[in-house]
Amino acid sequence: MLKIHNNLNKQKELFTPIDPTNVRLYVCGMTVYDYCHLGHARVLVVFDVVNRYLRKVYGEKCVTYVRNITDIDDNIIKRAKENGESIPTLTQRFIDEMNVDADALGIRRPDSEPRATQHMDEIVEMIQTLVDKGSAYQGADGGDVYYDVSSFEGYGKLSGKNTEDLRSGARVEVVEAKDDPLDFVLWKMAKPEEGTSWPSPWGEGRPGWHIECSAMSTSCLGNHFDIHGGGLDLQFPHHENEIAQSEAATGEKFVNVWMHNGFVRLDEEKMSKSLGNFFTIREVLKQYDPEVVRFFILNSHYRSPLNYSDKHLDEGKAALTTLYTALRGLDINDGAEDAEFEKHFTAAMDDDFNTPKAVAALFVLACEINRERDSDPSTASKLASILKRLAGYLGLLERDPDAFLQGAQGEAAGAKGFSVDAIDALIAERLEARANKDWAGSDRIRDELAAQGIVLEDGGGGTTWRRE
RNA sequence: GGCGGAAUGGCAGAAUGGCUAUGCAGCGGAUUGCAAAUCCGUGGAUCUCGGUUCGACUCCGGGUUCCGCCUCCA
Repeated sequence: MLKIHNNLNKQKELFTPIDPTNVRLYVCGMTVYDYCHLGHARVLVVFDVVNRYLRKVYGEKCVTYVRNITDIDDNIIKRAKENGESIPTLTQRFIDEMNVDADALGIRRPDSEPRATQHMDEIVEMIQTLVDKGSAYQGADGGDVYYDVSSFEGYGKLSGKNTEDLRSGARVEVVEAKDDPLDFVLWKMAKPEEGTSWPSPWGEGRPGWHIECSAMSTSCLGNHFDIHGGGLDLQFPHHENEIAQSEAATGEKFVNVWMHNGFVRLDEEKMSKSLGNFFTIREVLKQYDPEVVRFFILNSHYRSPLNYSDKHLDEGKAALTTLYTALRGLDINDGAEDAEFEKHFTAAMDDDFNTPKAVAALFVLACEINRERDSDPSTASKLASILKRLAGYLGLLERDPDAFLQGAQGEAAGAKGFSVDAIDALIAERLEARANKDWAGSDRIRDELAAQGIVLEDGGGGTTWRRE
């Protein structure tokens, strides 16, 4: 029985889908004006695993995963101007780049990726509904349209804030046109220099930050759906405001379960755009195999902070090498099952997607495979098949073991080193030296390969190699 | 200032009112021509001070330190 930590009440609770034949998941995706960084990688990977595991539990076709793209906002307008690039050119460029990174990380494509600019009708319609219901108003100066926070009783329930505290906080921007400093903008009037706008009953303009997610999620998944996810930094104000907008507009409960993943940190500090202390995904992929990055992310619980360092990535690589080594040389057949091993894995995943514990179960399985591999190859093969299948729910071990072990580790490594043919030739040469008990000659070849990062392993079935 | 989260062995990271994961690194052994890989074994931890309890790392209270949100952010 799957339990999920619901951030709405800060408790782990049994997950009960509204409709088990169509479990609906919405995740706040990217605002596309720059390359994705490791924080984005974490959201992508974490919710990719949620998506995969929900499909294991409820059925491959019984889950709808929506991850939006925000392709109009202040940062996009600003960046387009700086680059001397049109907004659509900029956003399409970074959507393409995002997909390059996501594909590299083995992220399964969501069922739908709605874009704000393609849902303007729904956005305007929702704002109109809010105005009609008295939850929103046009500013005193006849300009921007605001959401009236005081009209929504539950405001602050997700982020644990109360409106009194928020008002007394010094950080709320005071804008004359607002009735209340807490009110936030739904529709911004067009400014000529911004060069883009859409028509609305209040005049040409563009949506505020939060309304696009309310409009897109409800139009894609219905007024009331199961899970809404995103990074912890979206909890307030973004998700709080989404709840206020959606529930006021529809009159229904918006979302049952809120999930937020923790931050990626650098030197114990949040990795963020404003601090400028971030690594882009592609920077990291120059040095590390994408699956290593994925392993690193999944080796800690999604709600914990995740400290980035080369050392941790190196350890991830070593760990993944152990798992792939267990799989190497064994036949994989799809139907294999073993209730005991599967139970350990699913018990971990059922407990709020405890991926570190699930990964630990994979290592126990790998150990068992290595133990059986010589004495009972068919059992070893069966267990290897199970290992591969279970790891697949985490998006791990999906490649051929040799492709991982012998492949270039990170893009930069690809250019250097011996070709496979050269390696095979040297191994054959060494084999002959060994047959003649020419240990010095044999070791010379091994050292030569080691200098190129090639490690030889003399197993019972011959000599194998891998890149370090 | 308000609100919230966290502190586990050398490092990373789970779990649990008593049986104390897992990975990397270390140590001993098996295996190997020697290695590597693998297997077997092994040392080592629960920030601090109180309390509850037969028993707490786990529950409660005080303290310390760190982090986050309250402003754009995944």
